[in-house]
Parts: sequence; C-alpha cells; structure tokens
Amino acid sequence: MDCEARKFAWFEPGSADELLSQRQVYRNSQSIYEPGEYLFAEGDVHPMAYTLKEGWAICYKQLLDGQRQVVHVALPGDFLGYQTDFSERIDYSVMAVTECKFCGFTPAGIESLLEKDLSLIKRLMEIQNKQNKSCKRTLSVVGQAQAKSKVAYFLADLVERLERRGLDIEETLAFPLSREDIADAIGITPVHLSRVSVELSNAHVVECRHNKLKVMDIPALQHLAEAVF
Amino acid sequence: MDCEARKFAWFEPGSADELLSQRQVYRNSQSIYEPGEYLFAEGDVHPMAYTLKEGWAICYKQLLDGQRQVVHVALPGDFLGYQTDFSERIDYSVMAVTECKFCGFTPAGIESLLEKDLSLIKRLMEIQNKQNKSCKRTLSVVGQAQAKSKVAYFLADLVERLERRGLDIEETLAFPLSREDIADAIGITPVHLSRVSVELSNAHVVECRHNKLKVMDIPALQHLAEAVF
DNA sequence: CGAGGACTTGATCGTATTCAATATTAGTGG
DNA sequence: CCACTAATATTGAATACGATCAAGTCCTCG
Repeated sequence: MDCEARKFAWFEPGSADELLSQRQVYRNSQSIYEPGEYLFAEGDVHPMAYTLKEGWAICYKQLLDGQRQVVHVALPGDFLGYQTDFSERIDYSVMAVTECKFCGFTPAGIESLLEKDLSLIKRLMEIQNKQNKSCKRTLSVVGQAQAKSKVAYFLADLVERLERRGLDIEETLAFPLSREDIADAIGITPVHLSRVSVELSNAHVVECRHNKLKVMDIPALQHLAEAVF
Repeated sequence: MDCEARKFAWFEPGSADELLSQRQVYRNSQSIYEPGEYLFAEGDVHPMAYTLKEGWAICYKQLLDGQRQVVHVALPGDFLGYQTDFSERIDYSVMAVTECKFCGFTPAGIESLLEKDLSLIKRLMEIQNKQNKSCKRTLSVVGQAQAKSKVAYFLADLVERLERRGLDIEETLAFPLSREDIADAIGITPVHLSRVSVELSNAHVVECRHNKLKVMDIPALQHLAEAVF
C-alpha cells in the first residue's frame, strides 16, 4: 500500500500500532486477487473484513433484474466488508479491477484489537461515518443531477481521493475503470457516458480515455459536479 | 414514542438502561417541533444527536443548484445527527413533517453514556451499519430502476419499517408525506409520480392518496421494488 | 361557501436509452 | 513484428421514459 494511503486504513500493522500485532490476526491474511476476481459477493456470509493495500476494486449491488449499481470504488487504504454482525449476509460484492492486495481481519482478530486499543473503535466509527456521508452524497447526485454533472461528480470525487493518496493530479493518471464501471456507478448507460465524455473533453475540462485520466480544469469539474466539496 | 419503536432507539431512558440516566444528559433534551420546522440544517455545526420519539421527519441534502434529495424518512426510534466528530458540519438537514418529539443528546452526554456501558458503542455501530446498508440499497434503486420500481421500493421499504414498529399494514395507514417529498426521495418529478401512482392503484397494488396509505398486494409491491428485501 | 394549496391530467418537449454499425484497443499466435 | 480476433469504446438513428409547462380538479381550512 502506498505509504500515503496508510492514514486511511483502519489498522495498519507495522505502523505505530505495531505493539498490537498478534500472529493470529494476520495468519493467511495477505492475499492477491487478479482483475475480475471476487473478494466476496453480495449475499455471502463472509466473516472477514479487509484493508485494500494495493490496486483498485469496485463494490456493487445488484437488483433482482440483474442491473448493477457500483456503490463504491475502493482505493488503497479503504476498509471493506466490515459488519457489526458477521453472521449476517454481506450486502454488496467486491471485485478486483486491477491486481489487488488485501489484508484480511477475522472477527476474532478485530475483537482482540479493539480490546487492546479502545481508540480503534473510534477509528472504526469514523470510517463508518465517512462511508455514510459519502453514500448520501452519491445518492443525491445520482438522484437529482443531469448526466454531465454525474460524470463530473464521479471524476471529481475520485480525483480528490487520489490526490489525498499522494498522486499529482496535474499529471496524467492511471485510470483502470471501464466505461461500464463508471456508467453503473452514476446510473447512466455506457453509450451516453461516451457522448458526455466527448463533451467534457471538448470543453477542456477532463479527458478520460484508454485507461488514462487527465484533468485539465479542476474548478470547472467541481463546479459541474453540483455537489458540495 | 410507540413502545414498539424503542428497540430501534439507541438509548432509551426509562428502559433497562435506567441506571445510566444522568441529569445532564437529558437537560433541555425533550423538544417538540411543528411541521416544517428544522431540527438542524445541512452545513450547520450542530453538536447534538437525537432520537425521534414521535412523528415523521425527512432528512435531505441539497445540490448547489437547489435540487433536493431526501436521503431518509425518519420514523419513531430513528437516531439522527450523530457524528464521530461533532465539530464537523452536518451533511444533511432534518425537517419535521408532522409534529415531532425529539430526545436530544449532547456529545458530553453521549461520551459519559458510552463510558458507563460499553455495549452502547456496539449499538451505535450497529445503527451506523444499518444506515449504511439502507443508503446503499436506496442508491441502487435510485440509480438503476424505472420510476414504477422506485415508487414500489420506497413504499415497500416504508411499509416494512412501519410494520416493525407495530402497525397493522393490512389497515389503511396514516401517511403524511407529500408528493414532492416522495418524488425527491426517489429522484423523479411529482408530476410523474402522480401518473405512476395511478398505475399502481389501477393494478390493485397500493393506494396512496390524501395522506393515507393502503397496501393491497404486498408481494406484488415487493416484486415490483426489484430490491432484495 | 370561498380561497388557497396540493394533486391530477393533458400536451409537448428533451434527455437519455436502445438498437445497430463502425472504430479502436488489447490480446494471441504465426 | 505483424496479422487476426475478441473485447471495448464510439458514433449514428430512432425511440421512449420521464420532464416541463399549463390547465383543471380536488381537498382542506377558514
């Protein structure tokens, strides 16, 4: 995991929390997933939580008719799969977009970490709180905005998150999401996304092609996004 | 608050938690809001959290252009306004739809409760987790479904929540939301909502008029909703 | 009974979808 | 390294779902 991303992680072995390390917590916990592979799927009873250490992954839900909604694009440092009650079915799927490295935590491991350091509970609450806010914000844009604003919001949000992870957003960035991934995240079709992308490109706001992303006008992008940043 | 709703509340004075009661926590904490009045508004620094004890309220966000997205319809027992960091601005507004009675908690009050009973932290996490799941589910429907499914989802979800609060959903239920409230919750216009309502009514699925709700065919309603219930 | 607001209905328009064809990229084996 | 193929993305044309504008109707409340 990029060192900048550590501050987003819930618990990072090898950092200042080192003294808390316990063998059991990390046993079998580091794992690699290839593009297209699943960490877990919606409906699974899956008593593990994960920190994404490297790579990009998408979290999504499916309607009964098969329609897919991407509810989160996971970046290094993101904490996934946590549930207060791990005997419940998980409510979303996680699929690797690029090669991903995850660090897994068992419920027992989490329990023992929490007992040793009460501040980790606060941290866990903060993470939930942030995810909550982010989801409401996305819902607002998906529910109310026009296609162009939705695209702008999606890209502006991702760019902001990448910047906080230490990337220079003035540069051309690696961007592994497909048209369909993006479209499913904002509730439009890939075909229409393509048309909107051309508009944004012609307006010299942002260019997003061939798995590369180049932001040309950040203020314009954020303004189009309609959301409060 | 209806006694059935207590099990949804985070902390209910007068219940088994009674011994925890502290004067400071409840000072000035019971308050009544008339329809249209605000508990707090998006952007406020508002260091209080609340349990809704009686009435209906809507939680919403606004885009920069003024568009409104209702992110939650609050019913008795719901816990609102909690933030891990109360110095941050709150990310949504809460407006009373009917006359509402709220029970308020100060950050200091919450802190002292948590210190006395660690299980309350678990409870708080559960609440956050539930809100999270609910938001993702709503996002999926708002992002992917057709208008008719959106309406069905919205009503099916509310009916389920009312039922868990002890109401008999076979009966005609009080339903104080306006067309606009519903429309803003699912991302369609009130005009179109009106047309869809007629369809659902003609199909003998659900009737929702004059602040009354009558579900005629629950299975059909849930099937239309497309979401996993 | 009258006035104002909320809701419904009708007609038209526009954004985004769908279907289909083309173009581009990435992947594979010669 | 270059065909050849499959997958992904773009473009075009037609359609449709939902939005908008406007008129009319139905409740509610004074």
